Amino acid sequence: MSDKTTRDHIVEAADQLFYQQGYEHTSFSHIAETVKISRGNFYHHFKTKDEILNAVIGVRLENTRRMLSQWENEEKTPVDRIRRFIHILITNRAKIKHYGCPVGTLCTELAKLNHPAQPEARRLFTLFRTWLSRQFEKIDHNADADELAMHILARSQGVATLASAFSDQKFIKQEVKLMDEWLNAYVKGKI
Amino acid sequence: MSDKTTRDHIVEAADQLFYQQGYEHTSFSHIAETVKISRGNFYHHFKTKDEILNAVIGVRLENTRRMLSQWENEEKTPVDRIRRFIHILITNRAKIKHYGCPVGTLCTELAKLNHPAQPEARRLFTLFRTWLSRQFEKIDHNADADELAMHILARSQGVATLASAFSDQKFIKQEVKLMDEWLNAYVKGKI
DNA sequence: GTCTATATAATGATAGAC
DNA sequence: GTCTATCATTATATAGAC
Repeated sequence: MSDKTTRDHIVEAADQLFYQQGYEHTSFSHIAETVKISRGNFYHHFKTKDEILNAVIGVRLENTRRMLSQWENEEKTPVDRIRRFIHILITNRAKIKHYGCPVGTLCTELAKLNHPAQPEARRLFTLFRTWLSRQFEKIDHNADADELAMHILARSQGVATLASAFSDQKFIKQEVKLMDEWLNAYVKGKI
Repeated sequence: MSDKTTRDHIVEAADQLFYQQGYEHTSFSHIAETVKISRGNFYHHFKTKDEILNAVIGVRLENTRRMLSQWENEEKTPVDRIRRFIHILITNRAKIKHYGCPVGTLCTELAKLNHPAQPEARRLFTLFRTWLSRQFEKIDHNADADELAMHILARSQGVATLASAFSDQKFIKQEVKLMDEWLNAYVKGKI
């Protein structure tokens, strides 16, 4: 079953902790405690905290790519695929309520730290951006697909931020409905 | 001219640093260095870091109230007032590009720290929320004014997050235009 | 690969002189 | 009110035994 290496466990734990507590607030001790290894052993796998961050962003990129290609397979029309994106807000609403969006909050934190990993973290957004853009492109070749992708991406981010600030899951459903309606109205206008 | 106390200077410096570097990442030394006082003197004014945070949130609440009442005086119709809110994204675009929204990013960080000041910070959002809600109420007594207020608040937050992640000021203008159009379409539908 | 022990720097916080 | 000196704790990080 589990042929995961210690390194994998570290990255996995760091991934969760960075999301739930923030990157800076998460210490080596905290990660080591979660994985149940000593801090010394820790440094055998990662020399610096930044290295762990890079590894975490790496697996997040990988997981996101896998998820997007899965959506691409499971949903046959571009509209259904965009709707699938919108509805991750519902799927992940419990965690979003507590910790916001894992991508948005990481980028926000790294921006304030002026951290060198900013471009790598941004790529997480870019994955969604280009994927969404491709779907909008399929709906209408003449549309500004990137602008539409960024629009729906921004809407999602705003929902996550406020849902977290107000600890409000109902607000997520409310806004997802509006985004669905926006998408329907947009498509209808194209027919 | 400047009859500001040392305490005022500390709060002012902390306010800026918390915004630009984040709360946790900002140390006492850093604030003391900015104000040009010793760390020891520092503790004469504030016993703990949380006390400074509370003071910072306090002045932010005060400043926000003042700004909102100024908007109320300068703009005569509820639509103009809502538009005024939307356009702070343009006004503050340079800082937003670097550090995001001061309210949203603070609430996000405090949520991850599970910090006791969360409810106080949330009040910053509530000020905008109720103010916007009142404006929508004036446009249409039968509308769900709070839902509309939260919608436009979320849109703004999303724009700030992505503008920061992509270091993109043009995106702010792009989305502000869409929000203006949304507002116009909404009002037109009410006539 | 894993551990214990340790070095070093920074943090929040206090005591007491001026 | 302001300072210097200091403490306790925690952080990242290293060295070396097993």
